[in-house]
Amino acid sequence: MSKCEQCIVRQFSSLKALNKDELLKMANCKTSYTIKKGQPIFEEGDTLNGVYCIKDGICKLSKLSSNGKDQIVKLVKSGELLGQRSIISEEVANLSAIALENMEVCFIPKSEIIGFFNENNQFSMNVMRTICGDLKDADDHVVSMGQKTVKERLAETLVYLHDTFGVNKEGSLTVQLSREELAGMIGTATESCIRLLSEFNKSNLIALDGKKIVINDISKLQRIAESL
Amino acid sequence: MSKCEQCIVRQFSSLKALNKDELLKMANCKTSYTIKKGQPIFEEGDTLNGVYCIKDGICKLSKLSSNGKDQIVKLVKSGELLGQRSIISEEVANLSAIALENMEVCFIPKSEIIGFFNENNQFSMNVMRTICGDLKDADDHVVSMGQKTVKERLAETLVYLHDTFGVNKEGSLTVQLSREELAGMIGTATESCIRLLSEFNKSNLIALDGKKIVINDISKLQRIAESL
DNA sequence: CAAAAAATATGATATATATCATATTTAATC
DNA sequence: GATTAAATATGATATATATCATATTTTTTG
Repeated sequence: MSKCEQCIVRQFSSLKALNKDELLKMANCKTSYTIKKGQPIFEEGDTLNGVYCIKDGICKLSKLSSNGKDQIVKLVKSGELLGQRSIISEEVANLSAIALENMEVCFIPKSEIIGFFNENNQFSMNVMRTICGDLKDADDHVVSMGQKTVKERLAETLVYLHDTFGVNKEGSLTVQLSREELAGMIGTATESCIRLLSEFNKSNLIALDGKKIVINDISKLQRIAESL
Repeated sequence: MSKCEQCIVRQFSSLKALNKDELLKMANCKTSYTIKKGQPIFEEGDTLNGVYCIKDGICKLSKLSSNGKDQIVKLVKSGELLGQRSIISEEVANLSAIALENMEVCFIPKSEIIGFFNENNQFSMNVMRTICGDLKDADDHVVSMGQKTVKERLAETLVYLHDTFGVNKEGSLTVQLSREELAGMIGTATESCIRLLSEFNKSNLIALDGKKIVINDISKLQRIAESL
């Protein structure tokens, strides 16, 4: 069992508020998992008995709409916690968490989290602030969805992927999504997403190489996203 | 100055966790306002120095999109608190709060709220749960916006208005929105909203009388909203 | 109350987007 | 490595939705 004390990603999450004792307690009750690309960490409707701390990898949070399509609500990367909302609200998961790459996650039981909550004010404030940040993002997301065109939303999403997850050596976006998944983030048909990518490609805003996307002109994409 | 102790709406908000002493303290430092229909309680970008407790009336939380149109993110009714997120995140308001009818609100200074937060665990848990509920709603809202058609979203919104705010004696929806505002909730053009309302009217799902909307067949509207 | 302004309504049309079809490329499987 | 399946790409077309124009109704204001 690895020590939470030495885990780097802890510093990026609400867990950074925990003291040595608490970290030791947590290390003793946590379970580590590896999750393969495409596999769920949990699915909407599941009862969560704790939270998941993402040690490595990226996953999507999505929800199946009544039209049978998946809307991706958020992408989550290492350092973040999953399932806090369900634990606090005492409700089943509202979203599914599916790995976009091979992942390493730690499961921390509910009882432990609740304990930290009651005893460590800094920790609960951190969780609170994270959820408040998520709420702001979600509200902004609603505004984009309601007011922007598909093209604008694609531009916005590409900028977001670039700024949040960065690029690898060759300069292409680190997060590799299928066209269907990208369409699921934007809220459009897969074909429409592909078409607009081609259009951006032809006008040299981006370069496409299979699943790899290179952002060539981020400021212009940003302007498209802002309806300018 | 009226006593918070006797205020009925308190029971519906996170403030229900406050004890007699805390209620007295709050009553001493709160300020009561009346806000006329159409007036803002606060606007996006404003620095909030406290939270607002809605004593009476309904307001919309909206955000101006880069296309110049307002997207309504949420409607808020009496008993709810406004501005909690900004206080916790220590950020300016992300949304504008505009009165949809004449309102009575109480302003509770930040310092007071922070105090309750640190001293009353039940209160902070209540706030946390409210924000978690808002986050769930916002996520679901994103899914609707991304996956449903305008017609489905209109049906969904009508059902929501009916179920959340009810109807008055004549049977029409309590919340009276302009067509432009309704369009701003749905994320569509005003004309499209009007056209679909007429269509629902012609097929007797609803009845229109000026700004008044009577829901005739809620179960059918529900089925439309669910893409069935 | 009359005049002006705003909101609602509806038609005509343009545009964005979805859907269906099919070809091509890429990845998965035996 | 050949075969099959899946993902990507693109064309043709249908449909939903936005936009522009204008009429009508309702509300506001002097």
